[in-house]
Amino acid sequence: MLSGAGRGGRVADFGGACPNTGDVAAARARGLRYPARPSATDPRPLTDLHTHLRERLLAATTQLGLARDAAEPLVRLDPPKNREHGDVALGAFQLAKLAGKAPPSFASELAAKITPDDVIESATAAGPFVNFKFRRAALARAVLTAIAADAAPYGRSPKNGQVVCIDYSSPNIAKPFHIGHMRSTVIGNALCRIHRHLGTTVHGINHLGDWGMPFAKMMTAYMRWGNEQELHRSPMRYMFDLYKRYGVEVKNNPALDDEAALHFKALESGKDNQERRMWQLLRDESLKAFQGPYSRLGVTFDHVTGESFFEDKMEAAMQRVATAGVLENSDGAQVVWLKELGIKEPCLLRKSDGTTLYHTRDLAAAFWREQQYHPNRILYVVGAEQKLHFDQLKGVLTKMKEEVAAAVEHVPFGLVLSKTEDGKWEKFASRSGNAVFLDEILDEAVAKVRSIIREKNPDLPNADEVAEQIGTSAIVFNDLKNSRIKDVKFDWEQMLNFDGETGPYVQFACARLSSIQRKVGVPVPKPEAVDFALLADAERVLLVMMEFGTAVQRAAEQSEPSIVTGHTIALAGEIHSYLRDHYVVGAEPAVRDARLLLVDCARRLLTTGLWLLGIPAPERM
RNA sequence: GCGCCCGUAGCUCAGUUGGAUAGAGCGACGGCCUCCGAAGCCGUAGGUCAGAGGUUCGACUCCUCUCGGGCGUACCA
Repeated sequence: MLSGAGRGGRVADFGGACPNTGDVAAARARGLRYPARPSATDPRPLTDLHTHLRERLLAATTQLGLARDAAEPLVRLDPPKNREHGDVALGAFQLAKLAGKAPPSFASELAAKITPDDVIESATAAGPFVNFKFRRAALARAVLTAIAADAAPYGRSPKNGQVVCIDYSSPNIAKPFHIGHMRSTVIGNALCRIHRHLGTTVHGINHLGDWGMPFAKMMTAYMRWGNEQELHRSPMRYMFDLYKRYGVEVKNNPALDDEAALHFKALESGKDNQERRMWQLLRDESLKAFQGPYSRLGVTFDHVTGESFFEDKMEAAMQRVATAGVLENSDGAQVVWLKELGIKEPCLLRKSDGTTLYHTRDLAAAFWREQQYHPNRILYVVGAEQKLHFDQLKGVLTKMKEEVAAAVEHVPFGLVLSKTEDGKWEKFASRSGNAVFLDEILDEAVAKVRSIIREKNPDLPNADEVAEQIGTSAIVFNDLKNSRIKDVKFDWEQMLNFDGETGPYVQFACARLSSIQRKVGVPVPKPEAVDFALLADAERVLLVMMEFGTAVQRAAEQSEPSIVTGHTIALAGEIHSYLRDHYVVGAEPAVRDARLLLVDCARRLLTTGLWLLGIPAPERM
């Protein structure tokens, strides 16, 4: 079969000697210019309420004899595991140690110092913990005023001076866009939006797999069996057939691979020859065909610089490697050995026939990105099976003492698995015919949504358009729901079940909130006009809202969109529960207005959360 | 062989970097639409956190080993 799949099949990540986490700190220790990104131990982004509480706590610890500098990093305010304990909790273990006291007694002393004020309602010691409650009115005011004003972290933060390159989607365009390509695409797309929300300058890059042996194999197949008429009739379908045929025939005729290698060498000669023209034709057709899935998924890129873009940049990159003195000959090939970095396999940069490889182009791309964008981080959203590739890429840059090495960061994700007849999970493989094209899946989901709409909301005016939105979102949401490192189990039944923690569930909450706003018949009040004390019963909703900023921040730090997904589910759940017993329409005016503001803010925050995931929030569904 | 990842309820997964009584959804069972959208809500059942050691005041979380499953392992990507 044809091997590899562009970055869509590019799946290695760093480990061993140069793990991704910590390399920024290591770079800083070495005096490199890449600033460390916020570390995991940095305090979470604080709301006004937290800042106030924090100040009160630091004043108290100072009174208790602790130096502010020493106490500050130990004052970590986390949501308690059990909401009954309070709004935020402080584990006093380390502070107590600093004070030389037992945690429980220190906690009581600390709690006693935090007397109530207009923000803090109570501080109570519970064993070694101190639990705090905010005044309900203050909680509501702080959260809702900020959301209504679209202030950070609920709205977009001002520019923070950071620059992040995100390499995502990056499919091998000589093959149809299938389910396996979707993960990198939607995860990368979400990460772009999340970083932008935080004020980072983002360069979203589609590093197309439009060069190298896979493309050469496609050319070989086309030259042998293809014809242009059929190609134009249905390009992707046709190329997929050629791809499959090559896979079958190469088993009996391994010389096909040699033929492909010759074609690649001819292509890479730079001459205007048959290969060049064919490459152009196949590339154009593939690229056109890829616009479909991208637009359906609402995915865009800032730069579409595929592997071929680096054709004329690889020689300079190789020179740079040679000049650094790390390039060696091995069996006629040019390689960089990385044993001292704990990587046994050498990084191949030039084959013995003189042609380049995936690594060569990635190296050239890293230099290009450094020079063009000056990124603090370069995220490669590529499957986990390519870990070694990125270990090596980073390793070569490290060995060359290139500063950009510190920025290189593989963001691996799990495989898409399909269920076999005997109930086991196995990798999707185009060759065994169990590949599912993205369009098929989206169509299936959209059709299901369309029938649900027919049943539940037959009068919906733009039903087809909404069905498309809800259906595609369901698939995207499902991919962003779990930690990205987990394999995705592709299961039709589960994929088309829209109950519970799903995209439609969150969208439904938005639609329901919109509906209430339409029905109540009065405009959303200004926060200044609202009596926030009337929202004491909405504490659960408000506390979840307050976590939004932390969720987005963590998602960016950990390159983990599922943290945002989880937050939207939690907020949708809380608002659904709240609405059961708290009516807006028909409530007395002051209560109605307060609840209306809450409803509006919930809708806005859910919409923002979905937007960060690349998912629309229709007003009706 | 070596390296890396994963293992939590029947199924699919959370568990905020070592803190309080391990939480959701699906599926199952039982309730709730003359009441702002039932794609919803409320409740019940369901756990040896793969196993064994270790570190710690405290371990699902960190370390070691074992057992399962997966991925990778120089002229593919």
